[in-house]
Amino acid sequence: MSTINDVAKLAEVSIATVSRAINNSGYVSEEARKKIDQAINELDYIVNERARNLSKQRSGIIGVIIPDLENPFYGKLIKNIEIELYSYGYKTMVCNTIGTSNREKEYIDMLDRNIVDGIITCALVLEDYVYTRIKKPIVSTDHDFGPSIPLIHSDHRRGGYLAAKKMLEAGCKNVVMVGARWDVKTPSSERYTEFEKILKENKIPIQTIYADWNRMSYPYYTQLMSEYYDVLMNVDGIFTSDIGAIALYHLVADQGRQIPKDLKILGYDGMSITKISKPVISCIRQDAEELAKRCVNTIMKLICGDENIEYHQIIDVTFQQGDTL
Amino acid sequence: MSTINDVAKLAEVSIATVSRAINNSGYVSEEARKKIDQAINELDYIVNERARNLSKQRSGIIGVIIPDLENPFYGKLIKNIEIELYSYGYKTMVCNTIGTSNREKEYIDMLDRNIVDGIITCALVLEDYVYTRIKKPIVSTDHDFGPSIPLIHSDHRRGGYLAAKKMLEAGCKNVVMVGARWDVKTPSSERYTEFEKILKENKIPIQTIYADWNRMSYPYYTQLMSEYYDVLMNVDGIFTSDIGAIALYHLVADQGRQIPKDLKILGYDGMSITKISKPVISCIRQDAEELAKRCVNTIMKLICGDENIEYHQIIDVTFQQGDTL
DNA sequence: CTGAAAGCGCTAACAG
DNA sequence: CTGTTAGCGCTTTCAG
Repeated sequence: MSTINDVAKLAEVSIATVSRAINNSGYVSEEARKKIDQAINELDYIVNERARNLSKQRSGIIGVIIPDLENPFYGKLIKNIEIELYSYGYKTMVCNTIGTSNREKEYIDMLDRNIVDGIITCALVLEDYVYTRIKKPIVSTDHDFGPSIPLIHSDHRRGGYLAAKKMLEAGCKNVVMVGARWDVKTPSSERYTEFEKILKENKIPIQTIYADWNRMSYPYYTQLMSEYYDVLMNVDGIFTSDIGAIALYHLVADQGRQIPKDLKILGYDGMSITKISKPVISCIRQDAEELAKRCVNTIMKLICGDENIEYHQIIDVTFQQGDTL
Repeated sequence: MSTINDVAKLAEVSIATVSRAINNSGYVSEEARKKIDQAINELDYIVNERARNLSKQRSGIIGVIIPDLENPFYGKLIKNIEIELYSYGYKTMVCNTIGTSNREKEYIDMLDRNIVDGIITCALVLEDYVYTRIKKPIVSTDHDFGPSIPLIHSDHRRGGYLAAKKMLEAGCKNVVMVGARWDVKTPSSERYTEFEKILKENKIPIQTIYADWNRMSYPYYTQLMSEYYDVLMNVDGIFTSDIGAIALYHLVADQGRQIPKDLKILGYDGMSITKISKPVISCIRQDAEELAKRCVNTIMKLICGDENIEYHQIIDVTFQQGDTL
């Protein structure tokens, strides 16, 4: 592997000139440039980013921390984040926490260790101070770390509102919510508080079933739904996640209850499986593309020292009609 | 941010001693170690990986090139690759090619630019020589680059065999295969050639519908299936991907044809959506965990210069019973 | 327009 | 057991 030194020697100029030439910074005479180009070609020279990065004190990499890449919502989100970062010339490092705090911690530490230039986090088992003590670029989705860390999330409150309205319009009289614990208040949990509020205002009895916040697999939801089978059999409306909705459907479909006549099911997220699913799941849809764009745009501003940052960005959600409500 | 210099100064030793201490390499007296630990604590010193990596000529990062992270199969694969790499102390960089060759090319170039220490590739729009000219660690899944690049893939031939056997056992008399073009021979395409072979041996008429190899979204398959509606309505067995199977089911379900009585559907991959799906899709399942393990294990050997490498590894597939065959 | 030289922060002989 | 020193390969002043 040839270095900038070899190029300089062959082109009979100094390494400083070569550096200027390959970076298009500062003046380089036509003659010098020609000789350098030729030398580069001859030697198959490619710049060593490792050295460049040490010198420039950057890495060109952003870490994205998520709970579980196997969950299609995060797959979609990361895909879009990667596409956005790529357009800014940045690379994407993925960090699955799979629910364990030490993995999350170690990935956060990458900032201090100068492995990444910034972090977009979607996961959080950790205490806030682990994040807030770091003074490098962090953008958070769905967890409020206070005014120092930009927070970007879907308009979950409106999501809860839309969900409640749809249930009411559909004539539900007795509903249940199934989802991650929301005793800890996060933007994400507002979907439930708002949903509950609207229903209570309309005198509709409502029950809740809590799920572990970091478990979102289909088998888990199937098991959870089974445990509460009796409860679920006696209501006429259920508000849960996409995965929960599908799991639930399978559970009740064979019991002779008509969907949506006897029971309305409403999912949340709007992942593509809701459309693939038969029946198509009615749900509240988050805009993963827009979320990705905003996260990346914001972390880029943080890195560039751009002052013009919105520290709280809320992305619209929409109702997506399906066959279950 | 403090450096090794600051620590050395505060601990009143040389930077070499500090380096030895933090790396546990070479001898360091108890006394020195104590002073160093104290200095590290006092200064909140954290090693700068950027500098360390330049010095050690490594990056600790593996790039994983895939067509589309939104596809659940790749989501699952990458998740498992990340978990494996993490256990070796390596980080994972994701590279979505989304079917475009320049993105794939640029990510391959990361090897030459010393951004990553190795690449696991699942994508390939590019000519072979782009890969083969590189003499750094590359592991391929599903594309044979010749003897210099380890190839790891599912036993697709057996997958095709199992699929054919199941169709025959189920009494199919007229079948169609729907999948990525397999005129270019890859390990992955053997599922089709083997399937076809067995069926022909049994005098079963078989038709084929080609899909773009790098498009695997649900909408695409739905559209594709619609185009060939007439064909699909006149067969009694269909072998396709998981996504194709689900798309197909939706298309025919409303037409009064009984599944699996009138029509058997068999998917391929065995992603979790096949289980979530209603009906549960019968399919041939790839072992993503094992694939991930082998890929990572092999690239680690390549990096360490371990001679003991299997250059062609084939992972078992299994039939997964569902409701559609 | 160009080159010398001082870093970036760490590792690894090598001599003591 | 420890310190000196020479890199790793590139960027960036600062004189000229």
